[in-house]
Amino acid sequence: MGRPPTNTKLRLLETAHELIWRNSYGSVSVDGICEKANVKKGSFYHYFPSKADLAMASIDWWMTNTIPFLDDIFSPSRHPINRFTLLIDFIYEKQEDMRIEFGQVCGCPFITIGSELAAQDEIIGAKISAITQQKMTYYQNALRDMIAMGLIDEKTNVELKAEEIYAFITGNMMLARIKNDLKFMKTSLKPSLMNLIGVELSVEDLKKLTI
Amino acid sequence: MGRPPTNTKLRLLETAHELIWRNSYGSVSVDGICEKANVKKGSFYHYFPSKADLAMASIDWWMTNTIPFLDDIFSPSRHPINRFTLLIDFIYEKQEDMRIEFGQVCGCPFITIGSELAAQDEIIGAKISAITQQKMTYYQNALRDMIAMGLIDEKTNVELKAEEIYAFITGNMMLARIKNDLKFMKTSLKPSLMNLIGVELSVEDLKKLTI
DNA sequence: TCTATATTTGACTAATCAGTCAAATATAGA
DNA sequence: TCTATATTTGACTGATTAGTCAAATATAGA
Repeated sequence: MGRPPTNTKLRLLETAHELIWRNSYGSVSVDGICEKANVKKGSFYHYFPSKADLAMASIDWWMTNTIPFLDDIFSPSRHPINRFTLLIDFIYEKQEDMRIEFGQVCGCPFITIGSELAAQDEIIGAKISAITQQKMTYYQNALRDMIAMGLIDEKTNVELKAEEIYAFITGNMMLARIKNDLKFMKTSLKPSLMNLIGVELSVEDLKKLTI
Repeated sequence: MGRPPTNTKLRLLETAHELIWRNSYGSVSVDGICEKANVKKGSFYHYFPSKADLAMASIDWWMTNTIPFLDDIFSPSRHPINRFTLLIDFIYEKQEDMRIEFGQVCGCPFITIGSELAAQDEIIGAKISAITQQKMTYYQNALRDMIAMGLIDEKTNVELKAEEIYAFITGNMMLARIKNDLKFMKTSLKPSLMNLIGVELSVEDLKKLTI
């Protein structure tokens, strides 16, 4: 009944996500998003009550898009060490793609917007915190499997270690964005992370595992 | 000769630093800075050619303020492990002070503004990268002393380890800001950092060292 | 073909934005 | 007291901002 739905809302979500990720929330205007998405301003406010609402929705949309990849990477059928090495590969490849396309290492979209807005808008702070927790749950799962397989110290505090891992990866992505440089992420992040986790396999063993 | 200098410029630097740190560059206006600093807009543009220039100058000003503290904390006269534990104490206390005063964990001012603006303004990206490098030099120094004292593996790659440390601390500060929560920083950051560095002292030994 | 409904449009507002400028003011040193 | 110089002021501009709204349009189903 009535006029059929279009992809306008989706175009706004995608465009907002890309522009905010590449630049910042504060530097992107509703007009700018509309122009790039080829949407008139009236349509924008037909779909979203405010710029902040769009940003929020675009975060949800991106996280929803990301979950299947995380489910795959952290599939219980994988060797738990492999889950982490695949995660780093996944992150690096996306960052490298964006660097090539936009000339800019963009870092983590959640953390970037979270850092910018958390102090002004506690709703967004809560949302990004929830995403953080969600990601750490994947890590905790892998860590428990690693303990069960005798790969790491059985006394490892899983919740704590997951938070360390998340902070470490996050810090690296942030620095990569600021420096606009993926060197560390490309060559060192994986072994450094393994060391942080406490895995005692040799580099050769790790290579065999990933292939 | 002529009218004597005032503290107007300093007031602008301080106010800009505080407002941008607590909120974000994009959400703070020149008018807002002027009002809080009790400076008329004409005076603002007498001292700074643009809002971006003020932000840049406030970063320099804050780093200049910070260096004496870092020189003290990383004094070669201190035990190198103590340098890192003091660093964490220093960071935590500042964050806790701000949380109490403003109701908000503010994280690292350099990283916050760097993350927001690096993609739009490569000059600021370069400046924050330089500050990053400067801080890592303190870490490298301490790590070399630790190797000399037999506290960590002599094969430790000092440049790499310093980058790991910086990313780890940075990531933690960022997450503390987003979550508006200092729990991890208060109770876990120090031992986690020691583990990352590869120090093999017991918790008891560490306690003795810090007191 | 008609109608209910969803979508799109473009002109609009009022506030805020960064930045300008000429004039006023204060004061140290001559 | 005079003068050179630095500082301060307040009114100003033009652009951009987020957000509004009534009217126009498109189409699926009756």
